[in-house]
Amino acid sequence: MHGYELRKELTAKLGAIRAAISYGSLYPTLRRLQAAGWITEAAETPATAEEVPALTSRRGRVVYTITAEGKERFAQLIAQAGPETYDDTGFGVHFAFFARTDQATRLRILEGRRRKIEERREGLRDVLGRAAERLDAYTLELQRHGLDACEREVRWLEELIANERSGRAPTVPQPGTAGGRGENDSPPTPGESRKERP
Amino acid sequence: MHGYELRKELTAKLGAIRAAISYGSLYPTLRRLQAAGWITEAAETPATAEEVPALTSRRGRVVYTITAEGKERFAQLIAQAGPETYDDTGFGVHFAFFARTDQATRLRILEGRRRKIEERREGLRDVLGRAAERLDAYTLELQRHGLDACEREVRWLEELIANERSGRAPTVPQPGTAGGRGENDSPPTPGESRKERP
DNA sequence: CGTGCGATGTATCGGTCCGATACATCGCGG
DNA sequence: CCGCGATGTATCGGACCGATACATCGCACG
Repeated sequence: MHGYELRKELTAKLGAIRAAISYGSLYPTLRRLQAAGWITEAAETPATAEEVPALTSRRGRVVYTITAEGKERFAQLIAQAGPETYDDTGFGVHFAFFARTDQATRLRILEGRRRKIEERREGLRDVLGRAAERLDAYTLELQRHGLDACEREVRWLEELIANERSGRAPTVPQPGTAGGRGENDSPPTPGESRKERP
Repeated sequence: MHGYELRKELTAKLGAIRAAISYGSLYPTLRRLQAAGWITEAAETPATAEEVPALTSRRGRVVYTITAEGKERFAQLIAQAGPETYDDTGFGVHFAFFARTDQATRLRILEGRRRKIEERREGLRDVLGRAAERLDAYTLELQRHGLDACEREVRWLEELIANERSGRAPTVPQPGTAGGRGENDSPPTPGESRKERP
């Protein structure tokens, strides 16, 4: 893909956890990845030579393609777990690429995330219990809302963990939007990749 | 207060919305505030002169005090609303200081935030509706979880808005932790400030 | 009785990311 | 035919984080 397209795809995929990636972050990152040998850059070729003659002055789009080393590095990255994997953004990114990993990794990350959220929850309970009279009503309401979000996420994580343990892919627990959608992607075997526009 | 204390206070007050402020951010900011004339710095005086004789080698704590211009600037800042006031962090900070503002400002900010979250919600619904078959089950689950959080926050904001409109301070909607706490801070008149340790 | 560790405290540095901005082309509708 | 919104690449200044360095204090445990 080229940069603009990449940004759109990532925005759609990660829209639930963060705002759009800025160009000031995207382009330097692409150059870093290229320097490391994980992607290659190439100016877009005008189709099969003369197919679109009028567009010779076409602005140079740069098309990025992942390399074999890049795929390997990517597999390493999404399989690795650690403190930064469990914070909001790190977890969200890992989760968005869960379909590219194995079940053991998914369970490890889900449980690490749960522990992290439980810690945050305890911190908030502490504040609400011990420092309650020192804080004003609005601040307390904020903490209560945050605490509620923590409890909710723990429950969500536990459902996901149970689903993983039972070998099922994530089902639809909430009475959400669409009713159907019975089938979901089975996790592809690690080496495989989907067809992409080059 | 001095820096370390300030960080602890802010961590307790803002714990629900963000991690602790880093020193790499805190100290430069304090210097900026000082340069702008909004706070003053002063080396801690050893109590009433000779009271603690053995501690002459005491490491220099720096005590920061807000100035009159600083208080004025602070009042301006928390009363101002705009796009950056409605994103996650900006809204959280404003909300944590709601007790220092007037009701009109609170309503303006709550409604701006609601509009922002409603936009995010629509974006997520779009993705879940239109791009559903292009995304894998985990990504969809992530969006669904984000959508749920949006809907929840909108409901929370609407309760708060209704409470403001009816003139009441925020009550305790959820069957939360402590039962009591009937009284809460009435918003202080704008010029007033609480007693603080100098 | 000493000693080491965790809490208290101030401070800097490298690196990453964001927001704003600049610039150029393409397709479409008024 | 022309202007505007979408597409597209790119840079710059500034803010912030994470790690780190360094120093002191109180207390618990050997």
